[in-house]
Amino acid sequence: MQLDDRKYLILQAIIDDYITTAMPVGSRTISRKSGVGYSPATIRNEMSDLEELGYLAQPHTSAGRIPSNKAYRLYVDHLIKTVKLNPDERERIHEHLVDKSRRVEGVIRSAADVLSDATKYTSVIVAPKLGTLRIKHVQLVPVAEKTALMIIVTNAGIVKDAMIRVPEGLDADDLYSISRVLTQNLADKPLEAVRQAFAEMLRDAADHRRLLGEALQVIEQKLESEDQSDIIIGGSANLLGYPEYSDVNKARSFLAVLESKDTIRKVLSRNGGMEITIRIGPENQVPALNDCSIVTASYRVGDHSNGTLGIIGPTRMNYNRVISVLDFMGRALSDVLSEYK
Amino acid sequence: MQLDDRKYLILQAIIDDYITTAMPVGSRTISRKSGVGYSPATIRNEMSDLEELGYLAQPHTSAGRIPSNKAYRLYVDHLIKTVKLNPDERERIHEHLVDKSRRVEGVIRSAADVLSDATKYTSVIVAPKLGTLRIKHVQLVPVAEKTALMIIVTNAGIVKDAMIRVPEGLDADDLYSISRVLTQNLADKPLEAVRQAFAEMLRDAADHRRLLGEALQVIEQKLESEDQSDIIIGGSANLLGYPEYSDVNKARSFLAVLESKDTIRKVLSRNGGMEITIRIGPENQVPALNDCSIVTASYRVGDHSNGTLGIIGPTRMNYNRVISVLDFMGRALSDVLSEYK
DNA sequence: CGTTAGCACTCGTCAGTGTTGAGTGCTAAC
DNA sequence: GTTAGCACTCAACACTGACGAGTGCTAACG
Repeated sequence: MQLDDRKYLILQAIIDDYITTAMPVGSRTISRKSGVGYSPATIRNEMSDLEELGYLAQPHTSAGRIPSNKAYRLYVDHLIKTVKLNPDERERIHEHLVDKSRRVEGVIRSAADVLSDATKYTSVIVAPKLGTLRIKHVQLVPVAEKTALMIIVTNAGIVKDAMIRVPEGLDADDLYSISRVLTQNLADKPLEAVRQAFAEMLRDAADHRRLLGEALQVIEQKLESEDQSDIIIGGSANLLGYPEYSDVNKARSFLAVLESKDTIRKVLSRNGGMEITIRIGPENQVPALNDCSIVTASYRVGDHSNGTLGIIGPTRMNYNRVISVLDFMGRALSDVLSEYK
Repeated sequence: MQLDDRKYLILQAIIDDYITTAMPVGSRTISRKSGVGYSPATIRNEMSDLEELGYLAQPHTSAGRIPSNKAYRLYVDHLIKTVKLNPDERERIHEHLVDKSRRVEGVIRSAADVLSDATKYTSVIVAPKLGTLRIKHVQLVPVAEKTALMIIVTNAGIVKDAMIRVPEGLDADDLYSISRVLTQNLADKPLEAVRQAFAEMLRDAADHRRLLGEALQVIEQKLESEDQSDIIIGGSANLLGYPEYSDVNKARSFLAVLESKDTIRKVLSRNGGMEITIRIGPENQVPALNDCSIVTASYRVGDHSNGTLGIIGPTRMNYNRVISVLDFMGRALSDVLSEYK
């Protein structure tokens, strides 16, 4: 059996209705809808077909139908008609972003808030991976006897820092000049080149071998590892407003997932370029999120490095709106952050 | 009517029981308890008295009694017998803290996790207020044409940074030497002295008046304002495990409060020195948290500046354990963080 | 032959009802 | 002063029947 136009129409109507009401939708409801000119009986026949094809499911006899994950997949692939955000909203979003743009992390945080606010779902933003950034400046600052704080500034204005041990007897001025050398040698180098540059430096400046060794180790670790603070979550309480989470246990396990940044990172794993990626239900690999959908987009900082922004919500999600918002937000974020470049 | 020893004993037994079960406790339950050698009937008479005195309440006739806020207050003030954490646990906590002690914010974050893990409630930690810290180092780093990143390192190893505009025509070396001057002039100065020092600098170096002006403004703002990232929350999902939050709406409003850092800050407002502060139910001023108790302690960094750590849970909270954990944690945190000094 | 009206059937929801058991307050006896 | 006994209260629970939303099937209609 194939899907003809009428089946598409009816399926779409069912999904649209279910997205807003979260209640199984019956034939009469669809029949009454404008744009569908058939009687409930006809609709019922079609619904029966759609169920056989795996697009609909019935929670129990004598209940209406609800869309299956397969239906959502079809919906986002073919049936969706992307709407543009209205100008007011665009304006508002942009304002919120630029407003606090003193600092990259601040921007990202408020972006998460705006996202979850605009969609009423939970938003997640992953900061650009350090490895894809370039070093702009390295600075050692003495904080204690044999301890210094190493500060790494990248081309996106993102700052990373770590404590390192330094040999005894180095005063602030020494660290100052070492920083200078480090910066000169590492500036604008991508990750691959850092190790190379260090090798050269080690040859030239044998007297600070231990310090440099530790510094290299810390830089590499920082560049590669992604640490917790790189993930920002907004509106985690939002999902509790939806009936699918009125069961406290479901809600709790959902929130527990949000607290484990590792899982979140896994879920948001790369999606190329500017496009929108949609994972419906079990399509994302985390069992605890199997009745969630995850929509992600990406944003750019500078030319290469990019981060991910996404929305997590029930499979019954307003895909239309979420896609619009994410798309717009991705661009806006890229704009704002690339100013620093 | 006065509280005699037997009333104390019974009240304590009731609270102990209610804390663990969350169910109204009846006379028979108490009577069976070891240490209480009276029949249910006697207990009933005493309970009746305690109710009249406002220490107990009955959800409805023919239900057991539950402790009132007044009872909890009495409990924490007089009846509590602080227990020491067992050595294993102390050891474990310390390990977790020291383990990741490369960076102040990392320590604080893992402290929050340990806290909520050890208590099964929600934990909140406020980083030391910047105003109480001393500046250790100031560094300007060029990031774009007319933009620089100003990095402020404090004596606790806490790093703050902000974008500032710089006059055209300043290259990295210029910023370098300005940073040097800034550091020399501001190092080890507390907040009050910063403005004064700036005034002097402005007199000496008239040519960079605008840059210095902006820098001062940013520093002052950073020192005074407390920004969102200063508050770390752990185990926000923990509370959902308790029956008092099995109502999704309650849970949601609780989580909403956690997301508004301003409210949290208000709730955790200062409590002098090392002591433990307990606010039961309406004693904290936030209506949304009126059926929560909040227990806070503080930790020190260096000599003056201190931060707050706290636990938020249902009024029916295991005060004994929470107090022990907070007390130990406050000390441990002070130890770990003061190493940087 | 596609569409629709009619009808019997299913099943979740809701209100009403009786039973059970935990717990109380009171009284009288120890 | 303490306790046993008893009548009373009331939430929780299971059961019931009425109701209604919704379905599938069949027969009639254009």
